[in-house]
Amino acid sequence: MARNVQRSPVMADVARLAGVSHQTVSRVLNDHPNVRQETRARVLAAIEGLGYRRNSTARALVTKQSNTLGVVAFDTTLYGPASTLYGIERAARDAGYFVSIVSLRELTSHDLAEALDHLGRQQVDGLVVIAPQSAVAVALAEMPQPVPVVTVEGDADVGLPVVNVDQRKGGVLVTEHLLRLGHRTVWHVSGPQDWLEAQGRMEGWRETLRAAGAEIHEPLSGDWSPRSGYRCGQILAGMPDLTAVFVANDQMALGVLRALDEARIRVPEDVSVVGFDDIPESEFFAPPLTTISQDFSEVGRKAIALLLDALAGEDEPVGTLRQAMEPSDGVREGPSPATPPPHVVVQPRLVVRRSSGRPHGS
Amino acid sequence: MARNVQRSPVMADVARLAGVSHQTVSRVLNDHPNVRQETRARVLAAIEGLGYRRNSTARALVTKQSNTLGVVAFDTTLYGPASTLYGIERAARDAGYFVSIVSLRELTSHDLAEALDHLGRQQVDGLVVIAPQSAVAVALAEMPQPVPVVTVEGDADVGLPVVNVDQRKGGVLVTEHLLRLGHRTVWHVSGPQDWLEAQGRMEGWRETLRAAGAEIHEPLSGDWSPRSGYRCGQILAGMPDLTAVFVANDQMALGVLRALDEARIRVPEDVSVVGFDDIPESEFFAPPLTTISQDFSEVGRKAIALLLDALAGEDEPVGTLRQAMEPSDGVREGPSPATPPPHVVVQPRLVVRRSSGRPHGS
DNA sequence: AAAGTGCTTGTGAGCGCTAACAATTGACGC
DNA sequence: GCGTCAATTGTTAGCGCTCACAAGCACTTT
Repeated sequence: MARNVQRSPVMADVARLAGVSHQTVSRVLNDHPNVRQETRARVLAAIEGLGYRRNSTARALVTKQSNTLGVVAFDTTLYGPASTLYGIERAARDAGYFVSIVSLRELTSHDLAEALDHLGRQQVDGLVVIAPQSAVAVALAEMPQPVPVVTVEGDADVGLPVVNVDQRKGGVLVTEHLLRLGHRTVWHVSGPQDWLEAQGRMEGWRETLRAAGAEIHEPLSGDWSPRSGYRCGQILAGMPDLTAVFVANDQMALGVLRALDEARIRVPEDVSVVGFDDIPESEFFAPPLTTISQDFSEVGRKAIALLLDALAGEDEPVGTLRQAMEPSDGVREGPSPATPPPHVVVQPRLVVRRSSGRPHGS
Repeated sequence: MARNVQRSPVMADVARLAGVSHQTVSRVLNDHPNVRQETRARVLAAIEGLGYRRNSTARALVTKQSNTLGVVAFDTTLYGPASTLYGIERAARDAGYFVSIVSLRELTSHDLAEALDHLGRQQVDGLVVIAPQSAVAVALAEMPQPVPVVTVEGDADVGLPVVNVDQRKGGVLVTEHLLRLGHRTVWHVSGPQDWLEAQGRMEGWRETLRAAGAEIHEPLSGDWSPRSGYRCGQILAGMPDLTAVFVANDQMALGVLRALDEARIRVPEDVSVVGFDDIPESEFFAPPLTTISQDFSEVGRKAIALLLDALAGEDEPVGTLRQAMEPSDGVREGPSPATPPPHVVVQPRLVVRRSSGRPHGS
């Protein structure tokens, strides 16, 4: 009587229509080898006919794999994280995974724990954490990880797999570029000191100056925002020997440009300014900004590649490699401790535009 | 013998420890009223003790609710969509939902169908689609929707619930602002014509000019990028009677500013420029940009609120309201056709900065 | 005293799928 | 003819949870 309610077909419906058992349907769906060609065709026809789609929940229940990857991101309204997220999402989807995302506005250990808990409830198969602050990377390393984790822009020393752009190298490229133009030294507006990216960029800058025997001025520090760059720019505008500034990101560089402009300091005639990130806007700043381009999408793709590797390696050893090769020690998870966690580095690239030039009289 | 394998506790384990049946554990977890206080406490203690966490997959299998909302977004590297996404994600998580995301680089009907298919496999409970192009909104309306859908920046006329910013109003605010400053007319650099946002902004502009009896110049059209704005700016720089431009987004406005600067046209002394979006950078453009601020996060929150409403309304009528109130017609889903789909509008706000001013001689 | 009431708890079935095992078939060799 | 083998298919038992229902109990009501 109440049978006319439209409910989506299940495996048994397909099986009935194809004249086989539900298990055979399952075999066809999972590409099992031992199914006769003709049977397979009949099953596929039935699937097509009914518009059947496998219930992934039921499948997840028995296989204990959700086919979902979790992503913990931080301030996805910024260009860099947003681009990375896009790369991650794309790569994961291409690999047949769903992507569940948690974005944090604040990057505290508490919020991170909450985010991991949230994703844990969903039984994600693996996790990508964008962990640009050293404290976060450490906190993450200390949390129990029931699933493989890959960090992005994280700390390579905490023992988790990591994919990042060589920030230090970026700082080197910028500083060498400016020194080569003839500047005696280069000032620096850094990002927040607890950010690994800020640290790396500053290191590259400092070491290049040191290697060149150039004077090293105390860096100014901003919070990545144009406003903080503006404030630093106002300070820099008062420095008599200022000829070149390396600003740790493009947004702050915009603020610096604005402050210099207000102080009637011309760029690049009086002062050269170089940024970092190559956001789409920077080519149209006044003047167009010399900066460092990072392939964020590539970072996202690499992160997923690493995670998929870890996922594949996780299944395999059980009962085969592991038991055969480690006869006594059954406690330790993952590859042997002799193998360090993978660390993938993406190279940055200097993009020279009009904001950098030779200093006066050279 | 092989019982020492560490597996996470299940409901039965909790039940055993608490000395109750698994069903009572379930009741405690689901806040069922009829559980004795003392029993509840014992169960909670057992849960705590074992570190038990409910298996959401098993729960989803029987309740047929995945507790996951799907989001289809477009170009999340842009500030607007990224902010909206953040608002959506936050609101959904606060409501206890997981968020599964698919971001499209291209906004074709095919990619959209693929995205919906992807999310459908995951059995999402509801869907938020950021559908800024008219064609997409139409395509979406024509696709079968097994779950409630809310569109963001979509077409209110296609019959789906929609949340958007009053773009037309934004165009009106800008144009009125410029006319009030004394400009005889306002030029327009619009976004891509198939974008609803571009259409709305242009409409507001055109109608305000018409109402004021001002001359209406053929608008130029860009693709939202700074580069396209730059090209339009070069054309505008050649217009003899140019005193004011309304550019449909801040990124293009940046390009326009650059082109005008190169043509030695001063802003705002010679020409006023107004943008749209209020991206964080715009306050530090040269000069700081007058623009329209949109509360993207609010849009995201409203979208989720609408979706949750729809979700709540979906369960309820079964067997109660529906059957009681519609005795004969059991085919049509949702509320009666007399109720139009909800349409939530968020108001934009004019932010006056230095790029707009009085024209020469007024 | 029998029946009814409301609260609390337990029992059994089953969501849709996969994994392990069992059963069937035909081919082959002796 | 019979055993052996591989290929193919079916049968059964869960995965961990919720739902419907029943059962037990202390009180009331007639």
